[in-house]
Amino acid sequence: MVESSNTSATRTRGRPRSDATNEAIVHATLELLESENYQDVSIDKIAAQAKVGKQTIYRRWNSKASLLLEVMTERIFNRMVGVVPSGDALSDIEDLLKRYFVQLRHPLADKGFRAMVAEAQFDADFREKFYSGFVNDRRYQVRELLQAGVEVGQVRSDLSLDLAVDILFGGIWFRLLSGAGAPLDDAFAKELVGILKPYLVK
Amino acid sequence: MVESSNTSATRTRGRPRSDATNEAIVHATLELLESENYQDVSIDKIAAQAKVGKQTIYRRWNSKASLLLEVMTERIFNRMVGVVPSGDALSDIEDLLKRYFVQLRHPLADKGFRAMVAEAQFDADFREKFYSGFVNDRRYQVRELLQAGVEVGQVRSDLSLDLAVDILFGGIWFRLLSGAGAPLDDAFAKELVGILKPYLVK
Amino acid sequence: MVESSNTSATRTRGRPRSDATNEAIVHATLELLESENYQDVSIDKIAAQAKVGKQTIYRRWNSKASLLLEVMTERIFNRMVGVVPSGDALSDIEDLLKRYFVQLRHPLADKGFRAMVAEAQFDADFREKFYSGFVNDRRYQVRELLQAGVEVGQVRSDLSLDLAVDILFGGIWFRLLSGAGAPLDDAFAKELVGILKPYLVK
Amino acid sequence: MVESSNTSATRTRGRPRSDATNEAIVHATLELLESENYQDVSIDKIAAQAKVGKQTIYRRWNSKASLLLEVMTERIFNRMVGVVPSGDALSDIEDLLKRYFVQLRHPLADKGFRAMVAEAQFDADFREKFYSGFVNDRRYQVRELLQAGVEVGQVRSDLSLDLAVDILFGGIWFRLLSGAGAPLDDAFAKELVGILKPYLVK
DNA sequence: CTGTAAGCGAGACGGTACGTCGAGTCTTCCG
DNA sequence: CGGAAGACTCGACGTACCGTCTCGCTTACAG
Repeated sequence: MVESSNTSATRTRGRPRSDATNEAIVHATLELLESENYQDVSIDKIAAQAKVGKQTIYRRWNSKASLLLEVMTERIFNRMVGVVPSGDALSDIEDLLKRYFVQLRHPLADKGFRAMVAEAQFDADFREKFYSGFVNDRRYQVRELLQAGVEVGQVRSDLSLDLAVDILFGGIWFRLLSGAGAPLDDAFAKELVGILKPYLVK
Repeated sequence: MVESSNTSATRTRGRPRSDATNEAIVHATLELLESENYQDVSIDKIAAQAKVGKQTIYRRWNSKASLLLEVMTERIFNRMVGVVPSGDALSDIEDLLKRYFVQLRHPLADKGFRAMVAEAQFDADFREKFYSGFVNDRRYQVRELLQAGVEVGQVRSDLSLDLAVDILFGGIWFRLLSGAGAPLDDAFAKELVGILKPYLVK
Repeated sequence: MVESSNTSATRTRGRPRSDATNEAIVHATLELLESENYQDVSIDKIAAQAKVGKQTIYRRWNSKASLLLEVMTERIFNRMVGVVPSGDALSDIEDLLKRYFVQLRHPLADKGFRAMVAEAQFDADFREKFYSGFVNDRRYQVRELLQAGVEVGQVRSDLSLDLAVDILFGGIWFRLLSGAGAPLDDAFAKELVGILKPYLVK
Repeated sequence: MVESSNTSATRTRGRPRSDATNEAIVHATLELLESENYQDVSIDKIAAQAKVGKQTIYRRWNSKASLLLEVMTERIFNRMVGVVPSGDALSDIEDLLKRYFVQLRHPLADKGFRAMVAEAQFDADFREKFYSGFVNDRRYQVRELLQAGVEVGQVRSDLSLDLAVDILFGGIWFRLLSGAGAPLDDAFAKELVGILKPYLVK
């Protein structure tokens, strides 16, 4: 489990965990991720780079994966982006995808994303956290937009919205993971929505 | 590169590599994969289990990942399944997906599949092999069916077939990787193909 | 340096150090020494056992070794034993050795003694304290008895008394350290003095 | 247990342990012992210095102590010294002690000796090996000389030879361990043997 | 039918990372 | 200021795995 100091507000006894130390670790991790592959970033290296004892890292995160997840969510995908529903659900979704893609074009984004997917395959705990948090947060956003579309009558109400969402994210993931370098650009967002459009709107 | 003994017909001098040894290694790998996570299956363990020297393994495969790929493709997804075009492309695709799903419900399939995806993130060589072989073989099959649909006038020719294929596989991957346990069953195959309805002429 | 609370009479400002705390630490140390080897007794464990902060220990002793030395000298070899000179120096020495041996048969004595010898090898500060205090106090007692023997004409005056003392303690140490379990009993005291007797008395 | 490659002549399977590697480890240990205290010589440092994997050290010795014992006995006290009995037991013993002292004045000897004594206090296995080997080998030599004296009628047969030996080694140990820097020189050898005068017949 | 190149089991090898532990110091809050 | 709690740095521990190397031995084709 991630036991980040900032989350556990109740512990009061003893010396509190230092936020500066947290920052040093996260920062060192980012620096190392820039210059090395994820698998080559070891806890030892992070500790050395951050001038921190290894124990200090293990006190906060129980694995490299947990640390990575926090680094990714807080630094690379640092804010949830969103769109205000305009009344045109499909257009909103296309906008949202475009915003996602901006983040995913961050130089560390795809390296980090792949690392998360890989870790998720190895570590059941991490998988749970990754999918129920990171992934679901984003799924939910899209689903809400679709739902709004249903409510204004733009989107058919007899469809599985979940499937539509899976399709969208599946398409993105496939591109991300295959490493083929196919770009996540505005055109792709348009295509994705385009292909779903006839399915959704009548 | 993998240089399996059976493929290299030109080497003649010296003692030939034993097929029985090959088999022992692959078999040991499968046995270990059943009882342990992929990351816990080490070459040392495989060698011990197969009563084989480590060198003997590295003579045949250049990494754990290569060995895995072969084990997966030859044992778990052991034959390419296919369908003969019936004239109804979407129905054919649905059939094909159902056949894929049969293989993917093999007890080692999803564990092995995840392992391959994870390895692909770490190892560029493996990624290349994995996507241009395993993945593309299957993509190609679906694409061909779609193309056949175009040729008989069932499927529209003004849309990107590649995108359609990505959508299908993306949906499947997403389900496989998320470990949510959402089943890859016939209903899902039907749903997926449903997405392609808009691709039909008229 | 050991700065036991009882010695520092001058510090007056702030909350005074608690004697009960001192006691708790020493007691916990003894308890742990009973059940574990010296090397397995860590300051962390002592602090936990005594329900005391580590700093509280380090405020009183500057190292594990210092704490050990005090525990040993104050609890195991808790009072200096002595004999009143009877006029027969050799008999007095034999008596003194017997009294030493009573202490050394304390269940923690040889474990503690070995620990001190070991620490003395590692830590120059401790070595100084150990030899100039614990060891020399006892050497001095024997030497005084010998000197008394010289003065009453029982012991030859042309001998190195230091050598005689070294021999006595050397014999004892050798037995203690070798862990052979050779007993430190009255018979051994008699033997030791017996072997020195012809050397000393004529 | 020490499982030095040179001793186990029977293992034939697999790649044999390299003598050069052994040598590199021992040499590195000696080098480090020169510049650092024993406690500061870690297996990590030895491995780094010897350009050897840690496992390679642990394959041969089960602890730092075992390695030390071998280094000490094979390099510092590298050959057992001895004397041929001349008929005068005490003179022979004095000669033998002088020879011991030559070895003990080796720059690493007392550092190494103390380290062995300290380790012996911590580790029962090591203690057993140390005393029944290193220590006893030397005790035995002295005892034999005394026994020879008994046989030629020079030494009294009604006294405990073991005690005499303990006395001699006790005196030496005490001087070695106390770190007082009292020299182990020829004069000391003469003094020690002087103690044994009462053992002479008549 | 014999030499020799390669395969083979076994296990040593240099490296690197792991996660834990201990020492001694520092920092909080509470009395 | 004392004290309990516990964070902090540093660095050692012993294990595991990777991919390579090196033994003695076996196998089967080539001359």
